[in-house]
Amino acid sequence: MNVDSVHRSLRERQRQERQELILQAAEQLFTEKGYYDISLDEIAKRVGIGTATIYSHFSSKEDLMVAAIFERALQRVALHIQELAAIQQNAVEKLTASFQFLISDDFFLRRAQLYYSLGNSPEAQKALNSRQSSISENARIFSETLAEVIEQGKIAGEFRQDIATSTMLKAFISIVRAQSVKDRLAGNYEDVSPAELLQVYISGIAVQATTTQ
Amino acid sequence: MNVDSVHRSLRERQRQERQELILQAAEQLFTEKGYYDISLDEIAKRVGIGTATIYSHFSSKEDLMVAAIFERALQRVALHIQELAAIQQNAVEKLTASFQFLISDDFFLRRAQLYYSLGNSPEAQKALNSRQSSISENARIFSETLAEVIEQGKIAGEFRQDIATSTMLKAFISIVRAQSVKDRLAGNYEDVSPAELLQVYISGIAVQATTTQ
Amino acid sequence: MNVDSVHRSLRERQRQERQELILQAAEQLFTEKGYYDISLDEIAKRVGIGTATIYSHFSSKEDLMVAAIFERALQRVALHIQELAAIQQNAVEKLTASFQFLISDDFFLRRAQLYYSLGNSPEAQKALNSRQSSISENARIFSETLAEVIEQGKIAGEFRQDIATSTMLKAFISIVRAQSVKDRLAGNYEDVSPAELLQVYISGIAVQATTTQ
Amino acid sequence: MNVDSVHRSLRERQRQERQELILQAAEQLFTEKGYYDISLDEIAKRVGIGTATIYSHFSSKEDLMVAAIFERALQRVALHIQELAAIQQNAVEKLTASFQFLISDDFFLRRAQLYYSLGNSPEAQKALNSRQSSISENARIFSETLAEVIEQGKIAGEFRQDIATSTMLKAFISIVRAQSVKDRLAGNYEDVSPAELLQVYISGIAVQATTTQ
DNA sequence: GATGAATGAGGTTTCATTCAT
DNA sequence: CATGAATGAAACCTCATTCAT
Repeated sequence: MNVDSVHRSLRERQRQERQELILQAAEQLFTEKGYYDISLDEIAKRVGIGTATIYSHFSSKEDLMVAAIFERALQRVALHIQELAAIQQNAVEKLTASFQFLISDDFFLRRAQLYYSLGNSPEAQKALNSRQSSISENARIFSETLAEVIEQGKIAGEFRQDIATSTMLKAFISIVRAQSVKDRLAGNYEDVSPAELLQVYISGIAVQATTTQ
Repeated sequence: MNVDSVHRSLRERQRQERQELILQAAEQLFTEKGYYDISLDEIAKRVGIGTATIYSHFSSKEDLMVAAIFERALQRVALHIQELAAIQQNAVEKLTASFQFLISDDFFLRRAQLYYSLGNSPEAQKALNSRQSSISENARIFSETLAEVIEQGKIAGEFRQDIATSTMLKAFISIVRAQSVKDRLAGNYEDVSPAELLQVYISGIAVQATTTQ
Repeated sequence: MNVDSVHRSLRERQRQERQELILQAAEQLFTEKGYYDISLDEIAKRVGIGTATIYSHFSSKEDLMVAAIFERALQRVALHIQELAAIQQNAVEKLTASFQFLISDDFFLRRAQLYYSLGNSPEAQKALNSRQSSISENARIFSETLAEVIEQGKIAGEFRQDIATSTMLKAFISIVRAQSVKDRLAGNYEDVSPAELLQVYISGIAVQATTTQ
Repeated sequence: MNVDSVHRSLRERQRQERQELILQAAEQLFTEKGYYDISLDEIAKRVGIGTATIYSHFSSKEDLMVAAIFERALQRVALHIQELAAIQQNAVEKLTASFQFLISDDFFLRRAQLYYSLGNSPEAQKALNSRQSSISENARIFSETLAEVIEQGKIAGEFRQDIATSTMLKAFISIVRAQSVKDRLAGNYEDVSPAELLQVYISGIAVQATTTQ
């Protein structure tokens, strides 16, 4: 390794660190105030860099948003779900642990709201697509990991076989969201026990034990 | 009815009609492109009026948004749910009919996304509050009607009694949303049968029949 | 007097009364908040009439302003100064009484500020000119009355003769203004006794008595 | 001095120069047409810059106004008055020189009018306060310097001791204004000799010599 | 004649993005 | 390479004035 490459790697590392700082600031400010209420100037000031510098790391505000909010968080979530699926014993326990993790992770807690604030404008779509490779890859890992858990549950006789795995997966994601995102519609019925909510789901997909009630 | 009141009602009616046009245009454009990507100029041009005219009907862009997107749609939803609850026979049928209606109504289909695009800015909150009376009233009707249906189901022995009504309600809303709002997370498992999704829910809350599998 | 003319005079009186209400509202609101911070809608609402009605009484906002603020108040001031000049005995007493009146009258107290807020725009000049006949007439009465008082004082030996009457008049007006209009420049020296201020002026124009100090 | 600081000072200087151009244009246009009749677009066009650039120098139109009209001019006035008070011999000469300067300086000649056009709106007050430190400081210097001159005049036996200094100061400022600001009220008596006007003031505050007339 | 509603014209302000340094 | 400053473009909003009723 010659002097040049040392310099380059030094620079490169500094650059990485700076990018990390930008992402963290963006993550916090976007989720705090919303995408449209935070300007790049504010983010740059928070990091302590010049506004133009952001553009040497991200191609646009939307790109930064997608990178900061989705790319990283989704990667974190996908990896953790994989770990949980490996550690836990049976399918119910795996889903339970996943549920517990997801409702406490701020990917669902705060980012879902921002996703919609991006809107359906062509620009937003373009920004999403440019980062798509990473995002869709992790989304794939996330959903496939859970789908596999469900499939295993079916094979093990834990879950019903007359309901499609995709349906069970979708229902699972939906209750995670229900628990994470506040919903004015629910009104006075807003506060629910996460455990109970999960129980509704598990009961809904579980093989019905012989019971009398 | 004297001349004055005729005049007044004529004017009043024209004004109402124009307001209706504004609301329709706003509804369409906001849901098409998103709140922040549509300017009042575009809405006015679509209606064929001056931009300033919008301000004689709505106090701000946010007020228009809330009125156009939430006030009307939520009222429509609340009323229809009430009707369905009155017509159908038992609780399962009532929830089934409600589910069918809700996943086909564009309140869930498109408006939920716009809600989040409003963000948490103080202005958005103020706009929501100024129309709050109508919105919260209809949200109350919506959630209470469904809660009553669930309660009746419990009494009739259709639903389990060891799960709180609020939990069941929240789970119900969540599957409606799951069916209505596209979710990139679900990835390849996106397409599900609404009936199956509902079945998961119903199974999850239903009293378990004595079965052997 | 036939029916028609009775009707006409009735209408005419109502019209006059309404105009009076407009002027009073404008007077109050303009002096309270300033010319540019009060809209015609606000004035109309205060009076309880339609906005367009104002235009059947005044040709423009500026015309209303000039009429409401200057025409009426200046007439009042001019008349009162004439009365005081007729009642009081000698020149010093006449100026003293005039001073007392002027510093308590809100023409100087509040309107002087509004005059400048009209600016030097061509429109403002035009508005002033259209009412000019009344305004300049009363300004003439005002200044000439005071000038005559000063002249009489000179003849009576009360005032110095080596100072031009116009100079004395201007100085008089200036101390009235000094007493009426708050001046940030004077800073901590703002609060002064009106009597003392007048005394400076009177001493400045009076024939110097033989004194030893 | 390294490269960085050279760069910074270069940029800094260019920025200063541009700000100076903005201030000059604002100063001229505001005094020409009035605060409300000049838009920032006009000022920017006059300078040859984009309208938004003004906002990188001043936080609002009102801030620019206060800075352009009051901050600079008042500083100039305060400093000059201090110099005159130091140079001239006795109190009468000091006041005379100050008077001569003030009636020729356009602070009184044109800016006093603009002050009132700002009105009493909360925004105007806020703008004034944000620059207050400089403005009130210079106003303090201005008034205290003149007050000291008067006090010295009293001690030296030039001025009467039975009139408060604050009264004398206020009267002084008032005749400066009288000479500087055109007043429609004075009508045909408008043109006066500055020297005579000053003489009225000086006579009014001077110790009366033993005279017979 | 009075009016409420409509609006053209224009204002201030913001901000993502670019560019000279 | 990083940057602070500049800015084009556009947004929201206001209001004096007009006009159909």
